[in-house]
Amino acid sequence: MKKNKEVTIYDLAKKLKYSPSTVSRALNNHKSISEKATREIQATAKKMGYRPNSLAASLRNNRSKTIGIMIARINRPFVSTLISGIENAARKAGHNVLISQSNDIYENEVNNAKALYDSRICGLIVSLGMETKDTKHFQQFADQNIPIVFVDRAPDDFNSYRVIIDNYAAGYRATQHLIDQGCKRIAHFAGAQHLNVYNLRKKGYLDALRENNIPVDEELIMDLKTMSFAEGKEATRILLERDNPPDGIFSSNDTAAVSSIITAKDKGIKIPEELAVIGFNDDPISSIVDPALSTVSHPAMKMGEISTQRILDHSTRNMDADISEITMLDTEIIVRNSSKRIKD
Amino acid sequence: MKKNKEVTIYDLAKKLKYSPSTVSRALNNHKSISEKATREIQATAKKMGYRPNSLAASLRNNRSKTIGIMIARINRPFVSTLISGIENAARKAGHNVLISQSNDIYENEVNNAKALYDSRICGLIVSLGMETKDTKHFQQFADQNIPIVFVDRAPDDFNSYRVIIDNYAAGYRATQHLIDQGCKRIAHFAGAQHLNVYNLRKKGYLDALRENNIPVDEELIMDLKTMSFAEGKEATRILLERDNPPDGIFSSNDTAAVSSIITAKDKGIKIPEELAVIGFNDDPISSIVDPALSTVSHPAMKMGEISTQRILDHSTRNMDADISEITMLDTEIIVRNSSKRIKD
DNA sequence: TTGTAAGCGTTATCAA
DNA sequence: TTGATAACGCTTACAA
Repeated sequence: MKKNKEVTIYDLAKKLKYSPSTVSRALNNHKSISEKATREIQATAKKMGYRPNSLAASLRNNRSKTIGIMIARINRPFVSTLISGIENAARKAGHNVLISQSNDIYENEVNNAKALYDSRICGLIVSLGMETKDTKHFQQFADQNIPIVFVDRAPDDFNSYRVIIDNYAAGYRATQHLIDQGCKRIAHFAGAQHLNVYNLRKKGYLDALRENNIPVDEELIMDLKTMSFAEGKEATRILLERDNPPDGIFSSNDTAAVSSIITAKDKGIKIPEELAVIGFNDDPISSIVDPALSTVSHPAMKMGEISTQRILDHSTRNMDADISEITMLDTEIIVRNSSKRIKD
Repeated sequence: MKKNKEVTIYDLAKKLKYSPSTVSRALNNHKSISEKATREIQATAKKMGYRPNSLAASLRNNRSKTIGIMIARINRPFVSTLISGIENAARKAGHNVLISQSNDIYENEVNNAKALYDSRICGLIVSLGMETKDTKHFQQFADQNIPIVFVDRAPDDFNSYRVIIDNYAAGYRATQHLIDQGCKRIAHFAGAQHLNVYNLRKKGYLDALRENNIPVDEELIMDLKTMSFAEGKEATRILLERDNPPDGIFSSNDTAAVSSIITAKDKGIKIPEELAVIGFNDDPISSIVDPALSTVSHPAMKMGEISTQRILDHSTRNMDADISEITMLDTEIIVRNSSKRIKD
């Protein structure tokens, strides 16, 4: 088991007859070091295969260049795009990214928070799991002035950065869109109501109905626990078997929306003529289903980039971690054939 | 900017009148420490809010508990599921996961390798980018006996662990399936041929044709650089405008396959009667497109878990890093309506 | 501009 | 069973 001993700044110092501090400074392009020494040291470092040990630097500086991510599941289109945005921005700034997923289990979320804390991350980006109802496990970061950015699924009882979309407005506009297409009985697939994202979309839906003088029919509001394909199918089945079925569905995610399109088509219902459907997220499946699903697009990549930026800025500006700063991004209603009754 | 000073083992030691070494051992459940001391120390640690600093431990041990991942893009269904599998297995073993993406740019891949090396990861899991044609940037890990696992897109000129599928067999069987459905002129969407995954699928395709005495028509082999939706569309258009169009397509990924279904349907071609299509990966879109796409399923989650296991085992068994060990996983042909001519 | 020395929080070795 | 001490590789006052 060969293993070449690693080159350290001490090795460089000995070789070049400089002190370790000079070597360290030269490697970090410190201005006090002569150009000649800097060149010489950097050249030798390269030649000898020196590689900085960021563990050591982080320990010494009491500050790592590592951003931690906590999400429920990595393999969801929105989430993986979000992570992609975070990673791109972090990498560009010379930071690393540690990921952790809870698989929607609260206990995992708590343990992951511990593990990331122990890794002395310099900032945390979180999108809450379905099960998360309290936030005490995030306090440890705030206590050490480690900035926390809640993205998308954010709590509102915790001071921190928030990068979110206007879920209320999006829900309102999605519903209004269906109304504009002539829908009179609009059903809603509502997600877990303790999560703001779902709760606000529902509020937007309700207000849009009210302001258009459409009576709210509680029977049309389907509470889906996980918004899965199977749940969407079941909800659609129930709705369509009613005496007075809906003529439109606003689903809080695309998975359930696509499921409803497929289920309804199967039962011979015409989309969008008899049932207009709009989803949420603009997942890849939404442009593949036939007819293509209208949806609300989430700027996932951008949300990731902005979240990273909040963390980087926080460190630079030396802010206090119990700041509360909300960044609200625009969503866009994407109209496709699943809801286009009025052709242009 | 309040910031509670963090509690260290020295603080615990002072408080309890033990030495730091005893505290350290107690926290690690070292057997030489009395039960009483261990209990007492762990209780006080909890009470005082002690949190281990894994940077310090890693530095001291010259060995971190962090697995690095290098992939091209996170937001692809196969990749994000792979990462999910890696993360689950790593977390269970008390390891962290650092991610890096190259966005299919070779230079980024090289820089990411450097960054992960500098973080002193204990193992590396890699799926190569489209542009990667050499592997010298991985040598630094082997030199330090840091195990490398190539997953899916693996080079064959580098000794390491490999967790792959039998692309040749999968290509062969996918093609055979189309032949079994009565296809006589089968086109192939081939990806970048310097990558084994695509190269072997094509070989399987060619051999299946030959062994069924079907002449290979070079005109039916479409070289797609990135296997994107747009490329799939264009390739389909070209094929269908030929005097002698294909009656089947084996696409090396689902994106291009789905694209071909949509494009062909648009031109009034009946799927699967006039054109049977099979893809590769079993991405979510493949079960949503109408007719649903037959495909070859990749055990992505499992590949991630196994890759992590290779790294963990390597450390435990104290192996030499220039080992060459291949794990080949089974794929499954999933027959859906896009190729089902013979109904059961 | 460069060097000395201390220290970041652990853990392993050796000794008691 | 416990303690003293050095070391992991780096950075930064402070001194020269």
